[in-house]
Amino acid sequence: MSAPARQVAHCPDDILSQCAALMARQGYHGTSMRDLARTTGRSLSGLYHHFASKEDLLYLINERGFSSLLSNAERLRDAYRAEVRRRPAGTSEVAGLLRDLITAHVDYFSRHRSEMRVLMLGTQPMSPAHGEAVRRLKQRYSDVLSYAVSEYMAVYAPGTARSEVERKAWLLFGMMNWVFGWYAVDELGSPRDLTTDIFGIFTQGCLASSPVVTTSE
Amino acid sequence: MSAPARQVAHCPDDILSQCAALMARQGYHGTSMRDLARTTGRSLSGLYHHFASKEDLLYLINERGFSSLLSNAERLRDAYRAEVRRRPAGTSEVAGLLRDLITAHVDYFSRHRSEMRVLMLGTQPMSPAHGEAVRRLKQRYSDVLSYAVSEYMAVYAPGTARSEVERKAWLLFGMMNWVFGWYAVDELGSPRDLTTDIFGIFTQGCLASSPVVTTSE
DNA sequence: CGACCGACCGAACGATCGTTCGGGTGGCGC
DNA sequence: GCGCCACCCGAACGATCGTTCGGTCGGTCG
Repeated sequence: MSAPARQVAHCPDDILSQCAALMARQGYHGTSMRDLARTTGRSLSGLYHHFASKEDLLYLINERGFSSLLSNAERLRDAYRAEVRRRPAGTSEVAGLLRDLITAHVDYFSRHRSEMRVLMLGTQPMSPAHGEAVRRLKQRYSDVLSYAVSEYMAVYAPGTARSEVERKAWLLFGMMNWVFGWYAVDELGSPRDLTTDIFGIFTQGCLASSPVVTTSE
Repeated sequence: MSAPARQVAHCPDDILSQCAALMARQGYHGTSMRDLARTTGRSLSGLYHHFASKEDLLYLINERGFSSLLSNAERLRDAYRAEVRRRPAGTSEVAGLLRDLITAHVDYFSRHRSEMRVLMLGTQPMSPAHGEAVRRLKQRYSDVLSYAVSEYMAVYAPGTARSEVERKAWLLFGMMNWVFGWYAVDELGSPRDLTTDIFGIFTQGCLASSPVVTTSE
């Protein structure tokens, strides 16, 4: 009999990354199953033994990517919390947490550029159930970053409004995610240079609550 | 006779923005000409009297959006140059230019969110000629921003390497463009708040050349 | 009035889309 | 030996895709 149902169990990582590489360049709707079959060296119907549908493939790429990012981030956050419990008055660790999170993000980004591009392109073509699952992972990840930012602000700029903290965390996300977004430019320096700049700009930039500015008119 | 050739001349702005709104949500390949015809209240073949092809529509959206952004930016840059010519030792105007550019970008972004989302989604589905034209506009726009950043760095952190300036300009782009990218969250504050934060973080953040950091390990 | 023109339409074209079906391997347990 | 199962294939399905064709309508100019 048939009854293929869902073989969501597990799909080889190399197939997933090959598909992601193609989708990163052409987009989800712009990439056909026949394209994917050709570049993975398989036949069209052979592909369907590794995932239930094209939409399922998109979900698997998203799920695996965000899970990796999230587990790294939560591990760093938990290490920070344990450290703080041991020495409650830590004012330097909080900057270290922020720096470690940025480093982990940029490193992962530079090593899985194609998958990351797929993650940014959006969740819309997914079923409500899959979309919700991915959205929850995104939320948890951005919560970790917001937490780190709020801890930093609590030390270096106490009394900052919650909304301002979230806005600044969002801008930090912007710097971290944009880099590999527009063109595929490799002339922007090493991931290490990038991390240094992002960390420096953000931490120093947040210290001045109201900008010391002159207006031109 | 037929001979429709290319009626690239001009297509009504309202049609373009309606199409952009749909493409912003579903992507280029995910939006069919029939979808576009339905939401613009026209018939399928009626649409083809306003642009030559679907790809041409994408080009028109890109061309019009980047041209608007670019003309605003170049106007601000030229005003700054004229000002500097009159009073050569201007150290405050350079920050003003940066602030004005950010303000213009965020304002335009918040007023044409759909079009901007289309602009970010990529140039790949376009013909070589159209792709080149759009890429040139993008380049000119990012050149203006890089120029402003390099002027700022020349005053406040002289001797900064060219590659570092470009990297920092890129990060500024990240903060400006990411905001409306992921979720459609309106709870991040007004465009004015956003501009203030971006300007503050960037200008203050660039002042410290090497980050004053402690490492956690 | 008749010629012309831009705006618009319904119907259809060939191509390509995601997916399914029936069958064919080769290896491992019994 | 036989049966099972993961893996893979060619061929086809209905649907939808971008685009084209021939024609209608309402105005405007001569």
